[in-house]
Amino acid sequence: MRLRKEPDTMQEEDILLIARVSDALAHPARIKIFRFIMNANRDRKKICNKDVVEAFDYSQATISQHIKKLVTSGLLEVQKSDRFSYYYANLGVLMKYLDATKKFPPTV
Amino acid sequence: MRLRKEPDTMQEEDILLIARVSDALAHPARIKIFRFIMNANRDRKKICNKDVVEAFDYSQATISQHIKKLVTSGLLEVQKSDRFSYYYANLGVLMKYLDATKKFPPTV
DNA sequence: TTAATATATCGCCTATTAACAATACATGAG
DNA sequence: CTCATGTATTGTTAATAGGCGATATATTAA
Repeated sequence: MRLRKEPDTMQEEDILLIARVSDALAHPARIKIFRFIMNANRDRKKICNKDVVEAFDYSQATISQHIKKLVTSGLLEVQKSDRFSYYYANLGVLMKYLDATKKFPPTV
Repeated sequence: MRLRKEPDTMQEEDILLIARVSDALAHPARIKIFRFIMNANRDRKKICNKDVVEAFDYSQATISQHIKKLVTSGLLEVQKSDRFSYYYANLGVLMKYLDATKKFPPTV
């Protein structure tokens, strides 16, 4: 495998980010919910809680809890409008997470 | 940000891998322990439980538990020899995890 | 054989997770 | 205003996480 040639630059900040986002992604349902919302955003579709409940086989309460965890991690954002909560994937947080994990492979 | 141009190829297998490894990386101590062992491997140093205990401010029992979780996820492997348990980072699992997470960004 | 060392596991505690039904809380519709 | 609807929260239960001291187990050293 290829190893990084740059110096080891993973900082405490990176470690905390990885831990926080990993905690949010540690359940298959949350990975799927996050991707469902992210892909809907790409198609310019607004996604509310009800849409997610209908797309997955979990109760409304459970979906709300999973989404809450995704919001806490920063991966999702909420915008309340009308009587709905619309969710949006925060691609910046996703990218920071992916960049941080790139620093895992050991330097040579 | 740049988006992937390839079709969406994240499969159930990828999702389960990400969930499993993310669960292992969901605690800062485990990220640090994993990196400690991975970097020692790079320097051809053998790392046993005691080495990890001395490097971090946790009890031997707690370190053993964290390492157990890393082993369960596949990120670490154990080789028992003498009266020691030597740990090795499984870079293949790490790479598979990093490859799977690359499939997160939505296709365009 | 006995003592020392290394590691895993047990027991205990507290906190959190995960799931759900039920309820509370908004806010828009009639 | 009242009702219906969407969403968040509460309460419950079972399971898991996270920490540690103590113990069990295994193996090496003396």
